[in-house]
Amino acid sequence: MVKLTDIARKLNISPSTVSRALNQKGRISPELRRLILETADEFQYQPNEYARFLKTNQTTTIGVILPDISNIFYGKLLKGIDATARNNGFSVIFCDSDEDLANERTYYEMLKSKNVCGIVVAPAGVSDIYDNASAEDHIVFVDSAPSGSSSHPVITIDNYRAAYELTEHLVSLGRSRIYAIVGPRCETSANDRVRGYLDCLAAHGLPAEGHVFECEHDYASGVKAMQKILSLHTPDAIFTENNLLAYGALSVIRAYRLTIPSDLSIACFDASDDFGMMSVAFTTIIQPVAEFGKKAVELIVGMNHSQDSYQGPMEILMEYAFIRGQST
Amino acid sequence: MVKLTDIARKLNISPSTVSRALNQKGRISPELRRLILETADEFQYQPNEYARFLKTNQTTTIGVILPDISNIFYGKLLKGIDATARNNGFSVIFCDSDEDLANERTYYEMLKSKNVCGIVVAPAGVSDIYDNASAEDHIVFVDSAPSGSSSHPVITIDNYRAAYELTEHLVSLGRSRIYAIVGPRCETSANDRVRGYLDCLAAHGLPAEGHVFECEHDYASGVKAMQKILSLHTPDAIFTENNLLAYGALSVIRAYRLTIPSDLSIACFDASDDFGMMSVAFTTIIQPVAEFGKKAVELIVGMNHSQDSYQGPMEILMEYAFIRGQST
DNA sequence: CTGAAAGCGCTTACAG
DNA sequence: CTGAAAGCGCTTACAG
Repeated sequence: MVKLTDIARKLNISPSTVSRALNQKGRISPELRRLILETADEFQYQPNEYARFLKTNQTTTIGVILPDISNIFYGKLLKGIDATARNNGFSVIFCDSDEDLANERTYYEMLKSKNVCGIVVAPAGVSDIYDNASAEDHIVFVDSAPSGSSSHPVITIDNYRAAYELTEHLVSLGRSRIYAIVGPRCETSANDRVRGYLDCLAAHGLPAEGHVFECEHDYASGVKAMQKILSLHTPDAIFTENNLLAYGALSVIRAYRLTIPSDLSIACFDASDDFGMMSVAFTTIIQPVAEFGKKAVELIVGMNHSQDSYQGPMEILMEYAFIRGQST
Repeated sequence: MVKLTDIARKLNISPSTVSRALNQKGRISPELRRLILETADEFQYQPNEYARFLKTNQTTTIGVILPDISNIFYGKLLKGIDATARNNGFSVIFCDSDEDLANERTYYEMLKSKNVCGIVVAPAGVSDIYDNASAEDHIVFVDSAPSGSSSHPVITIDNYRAAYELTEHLVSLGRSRIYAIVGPRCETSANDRVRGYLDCLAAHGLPAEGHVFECEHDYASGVKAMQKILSLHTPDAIFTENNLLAYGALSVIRAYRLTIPSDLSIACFDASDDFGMMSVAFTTIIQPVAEFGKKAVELIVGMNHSQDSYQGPMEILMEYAFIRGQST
């Protein structure tokens, strides 16, 4: 590795001058400057980030914590994060919390100890992990906040409105026994979706008592919840709060030999079907997840450029799409 | 951030001693050692990796370059990498090359300049990017090698045998007009698969001339290739080299209103269906992709622990699974 | 077994 | 506009 002093020695000048030329700081005669830049180029000089950090305490590394990278939803998110980071000269340290808050906490501590210049988190659930985080930690949440009153921005969609719209759609098709399978309501996004669903039912005078089945976010939970619903009730529509819950519910619906959508409609969030490979084309809300990633990185870049702490909105709502499929 | 000298001052000893105690190097009286570790714990001391690096030139960071993290295949790979890295105390710098060799090269240079302790690469294609890489760069390829003669280990399956087996299956069902849609044959894994396919046809005395349609790896390529095949021939079976090509081909098969598997069988690699959501249950070869990631990180950890350069095999073949679906 | 000192490759006041 | 010097937080020969 060629270093600063190598190019200083070659040019018979001091390392200080080379450093200033490279960092565009302080006054430098234009010719010298040009000469230094040329030589640096010729030598293929790459500043040693570790040494630089020791003085500046600044990195160009963004930390990312996601709950499950084998879920395509988060794959698209990471893709958006990575592309935007690259365009801004940042690199990405990736952490998969595996839906586990203990892992999430460990990763967060690790990222802090590495002095990353910002952290994008899709929380695995509700926690106090970030309660003592300061504004300088440059944390941005995506999809959901880890607790009700966050002092860090959250990038999401208007979950309340989207859920209302999805439910309204079911009602407009004449469905009246609409049951919901949702993730933990202590999570902000899940709760907003439940509220939208409930308010819509109420607005139409439809029953809602005991209609919400709360569970985890995964496939198996969808299976269990759907079994319970069918054993207790005779729904004519199902609302699920994410894609995996819908897939789990569907497997039970099939086992019961119910026909979609005639016997039962099903509508959900995030069930995109990029290659037309799904056996059911879901009516679904699609979140612009790559945009989430882009926006998150842009926020962090902005936080790093500005001296002041973040002044923007704490909730950043992106546009979603309502997709009418054949499941309703 | 509390630093080494803080705990040295607190204990009235020299930083050298603290460092030795923390790193288990050199002789230290057991009591002092215990005292130091306790104090470090109490202070929640985290060594500054940047300062440490400056002396040791060693990091605990693994670089990962994948072609497309929005493909679930690579999502599972990254998940395996991340979990194993975490278990070994390593962190992961993630890079999505977006199937672009120029990006891949840039990322590789970036990772080298960060002195990562190893790099896992699923190459975006054939390149000379790693031609001058030394054994100390600790590069491990996954899925495919970037060129024929690699001096770095490759983790994959026996692609030749898997392709042969898949083709043999089609033949055993009485199919004789079996066409193949494959990625660039200059890539080792694609080429091995084509060879397995061709050798199997030859072994059964079946025609193969002009039966191989070579294209890129993506969905659109699968569409185009399938259109071409159907415009020129009347296949009774299709072999595709990955999942996206199969999905693209399927969309054309449907447009032609052909029935699977009676009119046309289709078999492919990597079309896993974790949630039973696919409209076609493919007969497919499943690679143990999370295991790939685990193995890759283990290799890198081993390389870092050993003084000698890597002595193991340059091709590491993992077990695959043959899944009989309803597409054949 | 412990400490003083040098140095890793940068940056940045401080002089000039 | 340029240079000499100090220092970021560690580690590691070298003494003792």
